[in-house]
Formats: sequence, C-alpha cells, structure tokens
Amino acid sequence: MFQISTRLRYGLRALTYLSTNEGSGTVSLHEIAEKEGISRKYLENIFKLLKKNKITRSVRGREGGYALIKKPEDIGLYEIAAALEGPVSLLDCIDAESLCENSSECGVRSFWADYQEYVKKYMLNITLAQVIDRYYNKK
Amino acid sequence: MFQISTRLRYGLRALTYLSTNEGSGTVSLHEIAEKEGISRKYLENIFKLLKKNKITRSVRGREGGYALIKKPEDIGLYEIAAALEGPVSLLDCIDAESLCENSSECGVRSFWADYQEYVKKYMLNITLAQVIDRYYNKK
DNA sequence: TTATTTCCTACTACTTTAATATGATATAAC
DNA sequence: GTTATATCATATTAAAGTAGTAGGAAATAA
Repeated sequence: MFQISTRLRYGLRALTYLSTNEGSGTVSLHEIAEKEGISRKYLENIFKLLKKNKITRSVRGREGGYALIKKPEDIGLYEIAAALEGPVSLLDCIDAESLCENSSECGVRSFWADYQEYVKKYMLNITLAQVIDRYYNKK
Repeated sequence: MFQISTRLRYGLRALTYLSTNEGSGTVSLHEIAEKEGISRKYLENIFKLLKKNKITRSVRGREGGYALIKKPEDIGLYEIAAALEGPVSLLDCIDAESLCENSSECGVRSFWADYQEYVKKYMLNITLAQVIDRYYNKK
C-alpha cells in the first residue's frame, strides 16, 4: 500500500549518485550500476525516461555518460516521479453522468482528487538536494 | 502515479452504499452490484477482506447480506485501505548494512519513510462518514 | 583502430489486478 | 420439506504492469 516502485527508487539513487559524482563532466551507467548495485541494463531504461523528460543530458561514446541538466536544488521530486511513473491522472469519468445519478462514484472521486493533490503537493515541495542531504546526514 | 486501485475504489463505493442503505438490517451484494454497477463476484472478493478485517459483518442465507460493524464516523479510511491493499510496509532493508556503506539507498529510504507517514496521516484523519458526506453534497 | 559508451528495439519472466467459474453451505420464505 | 436467495470457499483466467535481459547499432575519445 502506497509502495513506491523499484524504478523510482533506483532512479532517485542513481540521481543522488550522479549529482555527488559528476563534477564538471559526466558519469557512466557502468559506474552507477557498479557502485549502487543496480543492473546497468535496467538503468538504461530509467535514464531513457530521465533524458526524455529533460532531467539529465547525455554524452555518447567513450568517456561519455550522463549529467544533470539543472542543479539538485532546482529539481523537484515531482518531476522525477512523473518522468518515471507517468504524471498524476485522475480517474476516468467517461460515463460519469450516467453513473453519478445512482452511484457513490462522485463522492469517492472527489475525495481521491483531493488525495492526489495532497500527495502532489508533498512531491512538489521536496527537491533532489534535500534527498541528497539526507544521504550524508543519515538522519 | 499514485493511482488508487479499482478494488479500493469499488470498496469505498460499496461501503458508502451500504451505510446509506442498511437501515437496521443488511444489504445483499446482489443489490450493491446492481445499484453501483459492479460485478457481484468481484464484490464477494472485496467483502471477504472487509469481513476478515472486521469492518463488516455478514448474515448468510436468504434475506442475508452485509452490514457495517461500526458507525461511519468511527471507520477511518486507513483501515479500509489497509484491509483491501495490505498495510503500509517500509522498504525491505535486509542487506542494508552492506549497501548503506556505498550506496544512496539510506537517504532515499528515510525520505520514503517520511512520505509514507505523510500519506498514512491523511488516511487516518478521514472517515467513511466524510466520504459519504461528499456524495450527498457533491462538492 | 579499438574500447567504451549511449541508444534502440525487442523479448522474457514474474507478479498483480480484475474478474469469472463452480459449487458448497446456510437460512428465511413458501 | 422444498425452494429461492444469500454468503462462503477454492480455483482459474485474461490482461496489464514491473523488473530485468538480449543483441546490436551508432557515436566518440583514447
């Protein structure tokens, strides 16, 4: 219940590693995979999404790799989660009109809409920098 | 992302219907299925969990059905969600010690622990009565 | 030229989810 | 007592999602 996906967890770890090790250059997936104990092939899938959503940039070829586009302080968790798990979407309401007459769907829907806003708010207010900070302080 | 399951949504709708229609007796799954447009067989699965978790009671045989055990004001959404989706569980941390030395897992884990508490808090503070209230006010 | 890297298109194994199938058991109405 | 209507029990199925793998093309620095 309310479990996060391995994809997002791996993604966050990879980005944490990336931001603390990229320096002025890039970091290869090979290195991240080795240091974080994550499959390199699976990281490829993850970084494909991160690049597509303009969170990272890439350099191909030898000595290539990935780097963050923005500073960790400017990267919200919401955009990372949205990139890796798809954006928040409310429930479908296709035949809502016919349903809402006789069912409890409307009440439940409006409740969940609020719930999603609540979760989204949390994600919007936390940055990658804050997650990294936790890593070092192990608080 | 942060999407709720059909099982929980159906469960909430069924409980809403139940509490507004049980009166002093019980309501059959046949009736709920018909009025809410949900498969009766699927409702059986849902109510098996709700009964097991002491949210509803049942009466077998003709004229039988289900009823709430507590008043809607005393049923928190968290217990309903926990019954239908399993309780909140933190990430496994079996070989955490070996990992935490070199990886970013610890920082990410502590972040998600807070996140889960945040969500849990929301669920604990909302009752079935409040969801029902929304249904009528269609706010 | 070669080693290393991203990039691209699949494929696979596994788990979960939503739903169905079949029938046993209980009970009120007739 | 028979019957219709319920829950209860077990199990199966179809589709989707998740985690991870396979094989190689293209780029680029050493």
